[in-house]
Amino acid sequence: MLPSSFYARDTEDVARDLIGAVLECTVHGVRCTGRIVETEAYIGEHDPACHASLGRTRRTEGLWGPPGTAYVYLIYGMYWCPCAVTRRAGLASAVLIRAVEPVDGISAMRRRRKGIRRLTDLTSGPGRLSQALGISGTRHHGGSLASGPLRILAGNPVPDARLAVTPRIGLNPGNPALLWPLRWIEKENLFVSARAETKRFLKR
DNA sequence: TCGCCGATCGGCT
DNA sequence: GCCGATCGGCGAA
Repeated sequence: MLPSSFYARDTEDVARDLIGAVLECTVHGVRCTGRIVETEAYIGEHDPACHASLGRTRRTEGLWGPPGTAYVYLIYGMYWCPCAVTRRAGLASAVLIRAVEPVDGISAMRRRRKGIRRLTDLTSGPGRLSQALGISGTRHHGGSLASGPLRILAGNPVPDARLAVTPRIGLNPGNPALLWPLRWIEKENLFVSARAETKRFLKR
């Protein structure tokens, strides 16, 4: 598994190196894993896309926590999004895990993702992969990614040539934050976020 | 395959 | 009371 020191580095480096690592979640004795294929870095109070830019509140408090902690939040009242807290405690930042490729426990994933037929739709998005692996804030927020029920295991390194950087989410053109290379996609892999923006980018 | 739209609720003002 | 680091269903092309 990846030690907390792995996360105690620059957020962009952690986001880069998490590609190829394995996300493992065990719920009620059922173990599911997936290979991480897409991540996004959120760096501090000055990153307008980062929750920390909204201020330090009960919800966002975890971003300032120790590296290697799970930051799992609810979006649109329905979907859990899994993040790994990065850098030393006191510096707010995290890496969102946007997509994984299913490896173990695929039958359990299919059960949780009732009605989804194509394998590529099972875990191609933060809300989707959380539902598939059984990740939730009530169970996993604040836990250690090195030793908790939600863990990240080391994988084989992915060469730079197999990675792509795509535009940031939710930021207007001209925003300087767009210049930051924060998002990686393994282009040869179909298990990427379902976002239209991502699809358009990959077509070019 | 694309684009549009509604779902649903905790956190925040 | 408003809105979001999303998703699935639908109709159109």
